[in-house]
Amino acid sequence: MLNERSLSVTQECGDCPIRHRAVCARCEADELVKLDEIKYYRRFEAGQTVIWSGDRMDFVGSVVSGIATLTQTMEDGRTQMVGLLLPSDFVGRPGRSAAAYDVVATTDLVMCCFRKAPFEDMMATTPHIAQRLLEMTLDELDAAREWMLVLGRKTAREKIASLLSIIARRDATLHLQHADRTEGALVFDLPLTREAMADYLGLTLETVSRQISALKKDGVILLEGKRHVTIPDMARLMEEAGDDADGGVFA
Amino acid sequence: MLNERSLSVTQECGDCPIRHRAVCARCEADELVKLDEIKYYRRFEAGQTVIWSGDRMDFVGSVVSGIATLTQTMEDGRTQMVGLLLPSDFVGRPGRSAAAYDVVATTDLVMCCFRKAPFEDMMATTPHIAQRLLEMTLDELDAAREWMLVLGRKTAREKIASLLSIIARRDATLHLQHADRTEGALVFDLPLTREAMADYLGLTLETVSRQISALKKDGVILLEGKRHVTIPDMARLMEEAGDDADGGVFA
DNA sequence: CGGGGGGTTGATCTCCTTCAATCAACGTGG
DNA sequence: CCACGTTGATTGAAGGAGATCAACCCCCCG
Repeated sequence: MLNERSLSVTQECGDCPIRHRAVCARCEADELVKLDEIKYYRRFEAGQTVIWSGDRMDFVGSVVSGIATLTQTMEDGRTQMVGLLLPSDFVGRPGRSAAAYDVVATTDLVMCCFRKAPFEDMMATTPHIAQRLLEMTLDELDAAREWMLVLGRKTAREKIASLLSIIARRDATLHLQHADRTEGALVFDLPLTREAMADYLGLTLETVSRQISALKKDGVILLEGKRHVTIPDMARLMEEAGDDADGGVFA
Repeated sequence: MLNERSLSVTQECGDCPIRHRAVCARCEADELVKLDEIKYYRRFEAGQTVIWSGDRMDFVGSVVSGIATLTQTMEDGRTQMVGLLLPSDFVGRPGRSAAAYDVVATTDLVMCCFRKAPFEDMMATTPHIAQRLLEMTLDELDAAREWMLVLGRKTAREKIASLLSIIARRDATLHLQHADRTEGALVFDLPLTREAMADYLGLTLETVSRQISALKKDGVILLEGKRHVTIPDMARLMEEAGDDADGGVFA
């Protein structure tokens, strides 16, 4: 019956919520038809592992809904998150047969998948796909480099503020339909546990907890429960993050 | 007369040392001819800034020889290196008009450049270029993610060992002609100052200095002068880096 | 000889980790 | 309905890895 539900989620590309942001964004109608033929949906429950690093990976795909993480682990168990996958983000690398990272669903997750071989064939014949994938990869590279600054040079407080501002911004662009802007204030739910945040930021979960409490005490953020965040003043948060407060996204 | 020398360095693509690794690697003879027409060489001296973050950037290009760094700087002066550009690496992002990072030549540098507009035209008509650029970008993304683990989770000693092993490996693949393998031992010159290493690793230069001394004292590396490094046992170094010693490059 | 860039080393300090106790929310079975 | 375990989170106390501040060295070059 999970399959039953998964059928109900299957849909025409035309109705797809990530139609204009995913790897297929640039495709024409006829190209979409071809993609439609080789695509299939997969669903994962919160906490489930999509794939383990090193495992054979014979598909690629896009996150349709939900959130997943990309993490690396050292032998002694230290882990570092290296990517946060939101709807429209791409998973997998054409031309590589084994997964490079652990991919874990942090919420219930729906992915639109393609077997690797047919997808690579399509890439070869459909420049629109390769073009879009290049663009997305360049964006990810920029994000990764931004994150290198966070990891290498920012204090714990700045790291938390950076993460919050990134989530807030991504969230805001992702669904402007939500009335989650109460006169300038940004409101959202943290999609990550304290531990996941720590893995993202290269901190311990205790430090994450402490710094969130501190930001709350200082009025930089408001907390309802453990996950529901309100940011009364985005510029203030960006200052705390050590970023230029002018909202400049082009680093 | 710097121009004189720069002419002497200008060459046919066929003779180019990075012909098979750069963005043009996949190009056919006729495609190379077209690239040849729009390319031009630029030389920079050690220490010179190629471009400042935020500056208008109307070219893209490849490093032909020498080494450059990509760095990000916060308002208060903290800096983080986010890329180390070796021969064949690509600089600039098609579709973006301003530089995202500071690019600085750390040694004398020769770049093979293309004005952005003609290059983008060629990308649109020459799939081989876009294909190769995608591949290179995916490789850089992997490298960036590897580095996120280093920055976020490794100790100072592990960071130094990681950097040394990366340089050693890159160096080894770059010029196998050099007889710089004395029966299993790797030998190379550090292309970076202690300060640049610190910027790469998210450390202070003092810590870099101390950890290098420590690795030397423990026999993990041998030092002649301040820059000339010998690695008697690569597996040992990889252990110190916290990596699996099996030389596994596919993370 | 003086000066400056790059590098090393020492002493102290501090921010974050580590270890540990506690708590709230939730589910489960007796 | 309550005892119990679990999971995620908060908070406290203590320790340590790396930052900071500072002195000094080496070598090259004018």
